[in-house]
Amino acid sequence: MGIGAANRAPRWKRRSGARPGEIAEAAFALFLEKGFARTRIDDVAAKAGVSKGTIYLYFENKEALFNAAIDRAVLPNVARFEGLIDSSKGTTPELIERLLAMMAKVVTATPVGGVPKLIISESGNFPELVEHYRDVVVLRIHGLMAALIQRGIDRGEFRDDVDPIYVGRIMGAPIFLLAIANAIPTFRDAWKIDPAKHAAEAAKVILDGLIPRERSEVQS
Amino acid sequence: MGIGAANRAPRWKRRSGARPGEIAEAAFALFLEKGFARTRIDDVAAKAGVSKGTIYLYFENKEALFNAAIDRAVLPNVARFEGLIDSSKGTTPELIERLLAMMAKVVTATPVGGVPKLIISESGNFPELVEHYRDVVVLRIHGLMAALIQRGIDRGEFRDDVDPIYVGRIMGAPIFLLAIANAIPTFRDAWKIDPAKHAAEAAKVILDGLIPRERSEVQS
Amino acid sequence: MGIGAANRAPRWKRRSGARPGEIAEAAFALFLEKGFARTRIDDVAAKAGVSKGTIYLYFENKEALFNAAIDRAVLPNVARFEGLIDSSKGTTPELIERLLAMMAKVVTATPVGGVPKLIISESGNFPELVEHYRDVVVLRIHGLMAALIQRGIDRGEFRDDVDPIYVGRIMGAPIFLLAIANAIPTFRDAWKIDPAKHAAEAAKVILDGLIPRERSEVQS
Amino acid sequence: MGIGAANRAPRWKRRSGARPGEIAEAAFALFLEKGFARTRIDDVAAKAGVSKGTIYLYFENKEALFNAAIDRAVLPNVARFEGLIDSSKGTTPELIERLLAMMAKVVTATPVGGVPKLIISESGNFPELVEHYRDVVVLRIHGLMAALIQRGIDRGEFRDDVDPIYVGRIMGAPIFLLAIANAIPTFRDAWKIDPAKHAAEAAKVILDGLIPRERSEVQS
DNA sequence: AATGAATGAGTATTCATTCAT
DNA sequence: TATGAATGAATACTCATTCAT
Repeated sequence: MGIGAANRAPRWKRRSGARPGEIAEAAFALFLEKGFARTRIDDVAAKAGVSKGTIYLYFENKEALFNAAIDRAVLPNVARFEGLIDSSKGTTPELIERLLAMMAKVVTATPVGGVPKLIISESGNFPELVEHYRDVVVLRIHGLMAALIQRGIDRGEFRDDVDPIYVGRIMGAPIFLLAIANAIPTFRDAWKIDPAKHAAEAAKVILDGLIPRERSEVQS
Repeated sequence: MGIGAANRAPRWKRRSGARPGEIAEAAFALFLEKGFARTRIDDVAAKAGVSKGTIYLYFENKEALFNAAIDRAVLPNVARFEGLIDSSKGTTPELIERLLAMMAKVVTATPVGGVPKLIISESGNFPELVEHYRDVVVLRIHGLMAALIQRGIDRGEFRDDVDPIYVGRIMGAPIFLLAIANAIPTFRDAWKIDPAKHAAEAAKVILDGLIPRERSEVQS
Repeated sequence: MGIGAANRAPRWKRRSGARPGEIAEAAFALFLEKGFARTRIDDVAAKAGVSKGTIYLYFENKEALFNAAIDRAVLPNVARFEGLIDSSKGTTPELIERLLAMMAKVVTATPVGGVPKLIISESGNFPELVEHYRDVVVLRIHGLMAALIQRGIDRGEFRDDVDPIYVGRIMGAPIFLLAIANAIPTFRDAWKIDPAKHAAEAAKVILDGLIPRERSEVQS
Repeated sequence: MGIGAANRAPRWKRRSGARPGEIAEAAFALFLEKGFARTRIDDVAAKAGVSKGTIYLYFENKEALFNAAIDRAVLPNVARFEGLIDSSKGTTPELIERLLAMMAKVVTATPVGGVPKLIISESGNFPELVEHYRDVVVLRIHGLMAALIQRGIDRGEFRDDVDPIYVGRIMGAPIFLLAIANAIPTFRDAWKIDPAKHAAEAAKVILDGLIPRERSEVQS
């Protein structure tokens, strides 16, 4: 528009890369790192390699982008966990061991592990997001846990004097703790939790308890 | 954070008089309710019945107020937990049961239960606060847990093939989960967890495990 | 307005084809309804059934489109008013009555009645447009009015102690007021002016005045 | 906040001049000159000699400032017009002549003359403002006009076959036209209307009409 | 000719912090 | 001590315009 505009290089080029997926991916990384409020749309644009306006071409506003970014990262993982159970033929204790191990790995090795902390952080600002997350993620995972407990009870592998709902939640707690601790550098760096060991010890305790068995062969 | 941050004196040293206590108390309630960013100094001043300027008489800035408010609310409670163990003469399983029950009650019945969520929420903004909290609160609680496990091992009450550090953390996880869930209305209202039952089931699982005992008398 | 404005070609020279007409028509409706700033080029494109880019094929920019849209709607009407006089053979009072009635009808029954309000609204932003409108529309209409007054004076139908220019403007004022009021819903709906009655009363007052005639036959 | 802040002069000083009235006055001038959208809060602040934040101390938002600015300028004037009638003892034609002359002077010599144009300009954006203006200003003025006509009819000074409401509006139209023309430089500079003459000719036409009186003494 | 994805300048509003009183 | 009026930095969102296809 002003003087000198004529000899400026083309300001943009139709790039196949400017897709909502890439924007959501860039946004997800930034939201994880800085939270909602401190993530600037400009930064998302820069990281995604597009202009600010382009973001608004695909997402109605910052909040919509936030929701999309989380969904995109989380939803595929829940199905993985459910799949592990459905396809498995082992004993319930084996299933639980395997599930905890996998979850511990996912929440520490993939960005999705940062989601619980992110959701908690923003729960005050976005109650609807929390509801959504509760219904499509947490509820499914807890349902999965409870179903496993029930499976063990039904097959005579587990004691029958526990409440599967409560115990399912309790069984998931160590993974939740791991996810949170891993997402906060101050804790991650100080604790240096070994995810595999964490999962193994949790399975050990949950399945056999701390009080020693009379028969040595019961020990895992 | 910026230039000169390294040699800055601790920022949350409160000054003197009776006023700072009232201000910190008002601030704590608001920070719990709305988080750091959405709590306005004006609101704290109004709630504490002082003018905005007065707050700056006692606290260097909003962050110092935040730190002071949390310290004031949390520190007295940690000692209570430690006291439970020191003075007790019972078996370790009994101690654990009692500790979990008390913690479940505290995190659901007193405002301090909202602190973990608050710390997590603000962890990205205030790494120093998180360090402080980690060292004077979480570390002590996890130390307490680990010491209990070790006590059980030493007394022959617990199996000796577990890592007390890891298991201590795992044992605390259900309480942590309870505190977080209780602090987020979306979860609290949907789950309606009974704190006593939650603690009891957690103790049951942690001590005895899900796999049934051969001998019935081992059951708690 | 800026550098280089002086030697710029007229910006509202429309290019060619049938499309520009449809675009200008759609634009006119939207400009009337929402004003310049709140009319989005996207909306014009949608209403005209073309893409946004196409508009820029025919109009240099939004302002040129605005100018073209107004010209297209207004110019044909001025000629109609002038024609009324040229072809008429009646007495001057009759001509004035008829002209006012026709104008009142046009400004309330056709979209062009919204133009004066639109021009006034945007006068601060587009002084050049106002000049153009003043010269090709207002000046001609006021000239017409003044000519009518002069005709009446010359034919001995009107008193000769008035200034035709001033009185021409004054005679047009009620129509101007009617156009503005009609273009603003808040006034249109509250006043519900009957255009024919408005024109008739205006003619009555302007021709005979409020002070009663001694002789009844002088009354129109 | 950055380097160099320490040796900066005090950034502000409690000034008695920083009052809502002065802010509204500065805002009024700018709104008249540039309209609502193109008036920046920064400019208002600069013109009023305060900071941007101070404006929000006294006015909830830009729209509230707009309303306040207009009210402040307009309301006192309406009362003046009404006062002219109430206190007057002359004949109705004399009153009308005097009222038109005063109005013509006010709308051309004081900033309030710019308000009608401003209201029209923003009518699309602020229908509530228009309603307010219609009710507290226009309605009162038209009521005043209609009352005058009625007074003339009642006293036998005016013919009784006119509708005072319609004629009141028609009588106000030349003043309205004058206000608008005067507020738009393109018209003001081209027409150079003499307000006194405009008012006098309007009174002449409205009272006596264009058609000559039989009796010469009726002529003004 | 026609398209529509991409661009990026421009601005109201909030609220922590200061400091004259 | 205490006040509270004044400050000003920081950021989401819109939409006219461009230009590769």
